[in-house]
Amino acid sequence: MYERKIPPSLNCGLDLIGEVLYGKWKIRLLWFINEGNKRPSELQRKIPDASRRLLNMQLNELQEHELITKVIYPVVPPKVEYSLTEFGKSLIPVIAALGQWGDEYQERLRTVILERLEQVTGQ
Amino acid sequence: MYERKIPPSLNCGLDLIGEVLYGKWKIRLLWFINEGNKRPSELQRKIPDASRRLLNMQLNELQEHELITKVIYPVVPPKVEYSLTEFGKSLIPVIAALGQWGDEYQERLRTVILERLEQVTGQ
DNA sequence: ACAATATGGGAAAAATTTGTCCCTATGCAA
DNA sequence: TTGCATAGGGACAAATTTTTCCCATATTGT
Repeated sequence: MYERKIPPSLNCGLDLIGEVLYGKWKIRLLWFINEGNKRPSELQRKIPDASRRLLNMQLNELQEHELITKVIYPVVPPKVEYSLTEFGKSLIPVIAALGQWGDEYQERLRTVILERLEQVTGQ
Repeated sequence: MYERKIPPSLNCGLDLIGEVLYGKWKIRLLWFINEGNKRPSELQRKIPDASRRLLNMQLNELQEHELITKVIYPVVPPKVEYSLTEFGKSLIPVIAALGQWGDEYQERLRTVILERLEQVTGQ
């Protein structure tokens, strides 16, 4: 695990939520777990763009931040299930608000994002 | 400006909002601009941890994503003002929801974040 | 025997983001 | 004339995040 050289700022609510939600796939992990996709392999199938390694790392962090719990069944081949904690569930409406805004403006968003990319890339 | 080698995924609303909000200070920039802090120097004073350079870069991106507009007054010394577009204003309630959750659970958040840090750092 | 399943972590490389340093411009104040 | 305020960008360095590759476990099916 990478050890930060620069400490995070934890002043306001935005800093704090940022600290637990920042990470390429964390929001989606919470979302899919909430939808009932509990096993690591299911989550990996849901998020094929993510590397397996990173999903594991972010699941560990979510767990350390007490947003999810992990149950390991002592069977072979191994079976693992993640679930939201109550704390994690309290985040779902917030994530829903993010997704809703993104859905509502998806056309416009796609346009401005792609336009900027073209500008930077040079078409 | 850095040119991505790996294209972003723009599948769902969460991808899309992530694309425009990701960046260390973007959310705070939107927030402070909404509160009436329009000039770059004001914003820099509000966010002293951020480097001047990065604030400029992120303001540029917010502008390219049409969340803010920039007015340059042709005076000396230069004067610049940023404002939220209507599109940008529509994001404010979403950001408020994030901040609200962070405020509501700030004690618990501070605890779990610091505990994890100690674990990683080794006290 | 060998491959497939399911889960997870170490090590190092690659990608990306953020910070630092320096340079530009102009008018005003000490 | 030197220094401050205001604003912004290039070049490069440092920090951080993410990916890739490989190894390990133990059972079931071929």
